[in-house]
Amino acid sequence: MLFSTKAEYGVRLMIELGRQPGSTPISLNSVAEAERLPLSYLEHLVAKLRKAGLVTSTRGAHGGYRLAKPAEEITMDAVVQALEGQIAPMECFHETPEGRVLCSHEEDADRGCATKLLWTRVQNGVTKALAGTTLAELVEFSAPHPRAESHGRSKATVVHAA
Amino acid sequence: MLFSTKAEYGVRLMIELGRQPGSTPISLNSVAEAERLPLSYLEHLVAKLRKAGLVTSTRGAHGGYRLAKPAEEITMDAVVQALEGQIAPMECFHETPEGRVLCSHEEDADRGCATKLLWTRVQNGVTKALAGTTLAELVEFSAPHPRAESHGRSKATVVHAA
DNA sequence: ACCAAAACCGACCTCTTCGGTAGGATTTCG
DNA sequence: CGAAATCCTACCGAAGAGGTCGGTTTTGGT
Repeated sequence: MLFSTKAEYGVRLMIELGRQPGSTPISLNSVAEAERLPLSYLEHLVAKLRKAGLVTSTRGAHGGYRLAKPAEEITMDAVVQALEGQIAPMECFHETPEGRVLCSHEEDADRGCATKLLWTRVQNGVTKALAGTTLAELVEFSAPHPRAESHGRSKATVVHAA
Repeated sequence: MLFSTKAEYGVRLMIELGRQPGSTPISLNSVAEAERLPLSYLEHLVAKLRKAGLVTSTRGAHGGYRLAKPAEEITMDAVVQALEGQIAPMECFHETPEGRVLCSHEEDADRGCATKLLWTRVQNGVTKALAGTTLAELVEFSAPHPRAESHGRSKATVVHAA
C-alpha cells in the first residue's frame, strides 16, 4: 500500500472543510459524523494539518476548523505530505531542502545508482499527480450534483447537510 | 514510504542478474556479497520473483538464478508488484482483473468518491513510471562505464553490456 | 559413494508503524 | 457556571518490516 488511511481520512477531512461555503469553523465532531470516522483519530490527523499550516482552528464553544487558504490554492501534495511525512518512494531517499536527492548506498559512486533512477521516476509520477490536484477540484468532484440543471451554480450555495 | 526495502533489494537483485551476460546461473550467495545484502533475506525475495515467473532457478551445485526472459522485456511494474504485492495507493482500492477500480466506501454513490479520483491519478503516475522502465535500462544505467576511464578498477572484466 | 554447494522451505524473533482509545487539560460562548 | 469545542499525552493490540535460523532436497565434482 502506497499510503495509509491517514492520507485517506485526512483528505476526506479537508474536502469536508472545503465543502463549507463561508468562513464559519466546523467542528471535528460534525466531520467525524459526516464521514463516519472516529473523532479521536481525526484529532491526531487534524493536528498535523494545522501544524502544516493548512487549516486554522478556533477553540472554545462553536469553535472548529477551517481552511487556512482558499481551496484552489491547496494542492494535494502538501496535504498528503503533512499527513504521511516526506513523500519518498524508498528509505534510502532523502531530499535535502534544496531539492537534491541523496542515496544511502552511494559508496559505489562510479557506477550510477540504478534504483535511484527508478525511484526518482516513481516519485516524479506521484508528486506530479498530487501537486496537479487541488482541493477545490476534489470538492467540486465530490459535490452532490445539484438538483436543478439550471445554473446560477456558485459554491456560496447553502449546505445540504442538517 | 511508498515502498519497502523488499522492492529495493529485489530490484538490485534483478539488476545483478541482468548484468550477467550469458545464461549461466548466478548463485544467490554471490549476489548477496556483491550487493552486501543478507543472503537469507534474499531467499525470500527471490522466491517471490520466481513465483511471478521473472527468474528461473537451477538447483544443486553450480546452480543459481537467471532471468526468465531478456531484460528488455522485463518492466519494473511486474518486478515491484511481485515483491510488494498489488500496487494500490490505498486500502480501499482494489483493481479487478478487468481493470475496474473498486472503492470500499461507495455507499454515498450519488456524490462521486473524491479520494478515488485522487488515488487513481497517483496510481497512474506510479504505474506509468514503473511500466515505462525496463530492467535493461537499469542495467545499462548501472554499468560501470568501462571505456571512459582506461584504468582497471572494475570488478567485472569484460562486460559487454547491451 | 560421498561431499559440498546450492536452491528450497517454514518457523521464529524483534522492532516499528498503524489505527485507534482514553483521559484529561484548556479555551470560549451563552 | 457549564457545555462545547480544541488540545495534549499516553497507551494498546494487531500487523507488517526486516531479518535469522535450522533444516531438507537437489545436484555436480571427485
